[in-house]
Amino acid sequence: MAPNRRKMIVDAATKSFSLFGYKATTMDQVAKLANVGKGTIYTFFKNKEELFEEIMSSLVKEMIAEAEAVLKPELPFTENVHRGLYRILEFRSRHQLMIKLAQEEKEMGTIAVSDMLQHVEDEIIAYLKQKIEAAMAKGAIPKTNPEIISFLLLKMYVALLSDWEKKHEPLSSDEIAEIMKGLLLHS
Amino acid sequence: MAPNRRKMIVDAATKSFSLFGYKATTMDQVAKLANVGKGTIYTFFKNKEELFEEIMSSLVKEMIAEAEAVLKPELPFTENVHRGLYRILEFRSRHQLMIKLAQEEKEMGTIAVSDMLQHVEDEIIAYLKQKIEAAMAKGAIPKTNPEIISFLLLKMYVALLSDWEKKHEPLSSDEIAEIMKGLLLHS
DNA sequence: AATTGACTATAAAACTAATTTAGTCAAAAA
DNA sequence: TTTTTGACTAAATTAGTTTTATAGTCAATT
Repeated sequence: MAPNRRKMIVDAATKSFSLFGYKATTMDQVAKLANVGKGTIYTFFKNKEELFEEIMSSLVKEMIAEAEAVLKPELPFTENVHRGLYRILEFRSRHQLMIKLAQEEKEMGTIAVSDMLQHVEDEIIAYLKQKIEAAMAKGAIPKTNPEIISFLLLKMYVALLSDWEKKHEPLSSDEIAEIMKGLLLHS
Repeated sequence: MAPNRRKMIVDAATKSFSLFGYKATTMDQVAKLANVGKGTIYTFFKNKEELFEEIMSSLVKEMIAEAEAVLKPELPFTENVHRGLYRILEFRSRHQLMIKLAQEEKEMGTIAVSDMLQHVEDEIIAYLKQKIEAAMAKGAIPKTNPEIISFLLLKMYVALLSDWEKKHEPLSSDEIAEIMKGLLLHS
């Protein structure tokens, strides 16, 4: 077995970030976990932040793949929006690394973490926007500013899935679908 | 002129909270500004937090009065929702005390301030909810869970008025009205 | 040519001393 | 009497200092 050093490093860092957060993960720690000299890390990544970026970039890809997996072309567009967004936010709320980072942002306000979470959100909006533009081109939904609509849809889902839970009983996927349908269908 | 000590205290505290925030306002400072011995403050208010509560309670009343002032019974319900919420959030974003408290929450994370801002939000939602229940009773809008709808409407307006500005050009009242109308009228 | 870990400059944490502050209460004023 | 006051205290916060930990480097090693 030829040890793939790069992969060892990424796996070790992912595990450590998930367990201890970004700030509390040291490069010495990562090197030890990866069975690698610390200097080796710096032959693959310019610095700690770049290693973090690579890991989070994979995570976004994974998230989007999960969303894609639940889409069904034969369903109405709004139903697919619900399925995709629900899946993404559920992923976010169950994934150990995302949980830890959200906690770190709230409790310690680590700048690198805030920036990264903002970036993840931007990527989700960009993904949604692209889907919305396609639907508009097809005439499936009326033409309006797709960036604003994506932004607003994500905020609505975050409100119903995450924020609502802070003071009330959680809402099920069906309840959320029902609320969205009710809202979108009339004034 | 018989000096109304209670009012002097409340005015002084309001001014100091607006200028320096909750944490950085000392009771000695308030006493001095109000031309009153420190002990006098404690004959009217049990402690600093209760003084804060009285001031914020007035502010919420003022906010709701501003919203009421722009409502017109002859307009459709959704138009009035827009007018009221826009007014409340605009008030919030222009009022010195609210600006200072939002800044203090973000930068220092003062617990008493976080709790108070949450409370203000809850009061806005309660106000909206009552309007929505009335509209539902009249048959102006379909019957669904008024608490969730209020919560979601406020989140949507905050997203469009405050959050959007963080990365894009601000949206005008008319643009927001247009977006909401577009969203609410179809899928 | 690839890998390493001792090394360094810097940042964070721990500790301590000094200061500040919310709230009290005995005395003064009304 | 009743109301007002500010010196006082215990607790918390801040400022200053020392110690420790860490990101990133690089000469030596494999």
